[in-house]
Amino acid sequence: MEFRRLKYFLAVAEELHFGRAATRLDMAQPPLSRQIAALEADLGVLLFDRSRSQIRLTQAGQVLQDHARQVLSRLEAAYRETRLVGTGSGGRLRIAFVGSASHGLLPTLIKSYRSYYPDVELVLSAMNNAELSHALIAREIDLAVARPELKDEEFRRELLCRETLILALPDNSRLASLPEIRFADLADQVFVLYPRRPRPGYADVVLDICAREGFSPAKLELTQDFQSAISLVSVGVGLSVVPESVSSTQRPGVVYRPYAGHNPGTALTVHARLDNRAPQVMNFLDITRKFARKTLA
Amino acid sequence: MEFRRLKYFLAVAEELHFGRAATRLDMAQPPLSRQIAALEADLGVLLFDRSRSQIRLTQAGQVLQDHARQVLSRLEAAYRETRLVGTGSGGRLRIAFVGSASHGLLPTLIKSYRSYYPDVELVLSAMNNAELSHALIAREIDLAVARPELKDEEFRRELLCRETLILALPDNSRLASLPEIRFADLADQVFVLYPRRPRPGYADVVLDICAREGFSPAKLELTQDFQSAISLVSVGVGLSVVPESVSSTQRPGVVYRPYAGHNPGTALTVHARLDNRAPQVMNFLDITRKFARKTLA
DNA sequence: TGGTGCAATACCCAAAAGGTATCGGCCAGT
DNA sequence: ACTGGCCGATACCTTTTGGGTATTGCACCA
Repeated sequence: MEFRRLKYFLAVAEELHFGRAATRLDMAQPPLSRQIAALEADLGVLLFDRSRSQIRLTQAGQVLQDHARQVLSRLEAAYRETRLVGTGSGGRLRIAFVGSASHGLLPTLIKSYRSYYPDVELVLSAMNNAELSHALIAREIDLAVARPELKDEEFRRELLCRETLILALPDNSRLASLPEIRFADLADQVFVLYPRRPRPGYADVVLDICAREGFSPAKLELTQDFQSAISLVSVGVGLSVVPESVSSTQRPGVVYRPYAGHNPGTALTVHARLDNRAPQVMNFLDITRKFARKTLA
Repeated sequence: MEFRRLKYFLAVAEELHFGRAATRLDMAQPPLSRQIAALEADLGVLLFDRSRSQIRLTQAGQVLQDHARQVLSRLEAAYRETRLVGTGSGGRLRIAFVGSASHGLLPTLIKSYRSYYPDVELVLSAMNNAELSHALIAREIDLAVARPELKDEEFRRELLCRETLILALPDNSRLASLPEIRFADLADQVFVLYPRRPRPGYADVVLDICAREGFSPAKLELTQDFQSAISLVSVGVGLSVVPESVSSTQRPGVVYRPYAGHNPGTALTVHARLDNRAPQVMNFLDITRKFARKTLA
């Protein structure tokens, strides 16, 4: 049961000459002879017919030659693929992100990662912050792109981008035609907020702006996620406060407007488990870091 | 490229515990840890995630586990099959025989061999003595069953059986109805002999009997092999002198009769190259020896 | 019958693998 | 927070295995 012996055996089987095989294996002839003898002893089988000046393979030797070639090439493949996955050039990376990240820098970041590591299988899914946290802890995902950042101390994090908040308004809203919108004037508006759960969450960031601007919204409409909120805005239910980047994607019935007043902004942060040092994860975080530097500069 | 390490790796991958894996491998834990570390160093890849109390496989580790299982089972199969072929329980045995052997003891001998070694593939073919000799020397066959024995000193031989000669007559022959046939009375008969080439051969054995009985056949008909000779007999061309065993198979138009007079008999002998010590060959010769003892006794 | 080519053997040294003792880090239980 | 226990890693030594050089032994050839 030794691999080296198979390699030696194949060399002798191909050369049909111990001396030449030893040269090819870059070793002396006697140890080669001994290894072959040991292999034969292990098997209890003669592999070479040494009766004549010309060595020849026995039937058993031919059988072993066929198998040994397969075994060694399989082994080679095993090592190659393991290295690929182990260095992060292959394998799988499971990334989940908040819905509001699907329009801004994240797609570009992911494209950038793919250009460096085209053979890594990406598994993408959208979740809210609470689900992201759960999934990350349960190791159901490798990376979580959250807004705002997740609080857990067991996570490694990398800031992707900061952006200001803007208003998403129904296009028939009176506000849409004003030259400037002051947040403090929105007290009588219907605020479409998300997520409904868990609280505190992004919805509370918006409520905090209201409080700072001196009011509490007349009416709240809570949805589970960003996509639903925008849908409600588009049908005229009310306005929403969203990250600036989402305005890059136009949607019928919705217009985006900056506002005057307190603007805490919002940040997209990439998270991974501290104990997950998988090269795919580390590579993605490295690229995120470079990407963020370039973008913030 | 070390095989033991794969086995160790699989044990740890399955137990996810170095201590238990070491116990299962019947060794101490430290060398096991070191072998795994060496494997990881060889690959330049982490295979286990040791960050928590519970060890887990990395992605690369899972890939290697899958491959390692395959490699090891392939290796196992390689060893198993090589042993099978190497001990003569498997593989192939190429036997050629003279046509006149296809009716007597040879089929029984072959059946006997098959009952001991059912997994050996038998490749059977019929040849005359000269072809047998050639094929054996050229290693195109492993065993030659010849009549009479081949002269080459490079052959190992095993006597299968001796038998007396009898006459094969056309069934409408006048001779067929006689109570006794004396060979010396056959001088005016047409003798159907074989093989045409090479000479001297079996045909000369028969001519020698004629000479000893004091005549030279009035007419000779030479054919290439036993089968053709019997065919000519069956259509009334003449008589032939054949081994007794062929009479066990009846053929329309042919009757067999013993004769009085010189009867040198004939022997069936199994031959192999002296340098062919393949277990399949040795086993067949062993069985032939036992078989011959039993039959001659 | 000596010469040559090649695998096998003898003998020695270096490298690798295994064993025992021990360290160090991480939980768990008080 | 401290401590004991579990478990993998490290240190250090011993044994085993593999490789190298020199030489033998066996065919084949002239």
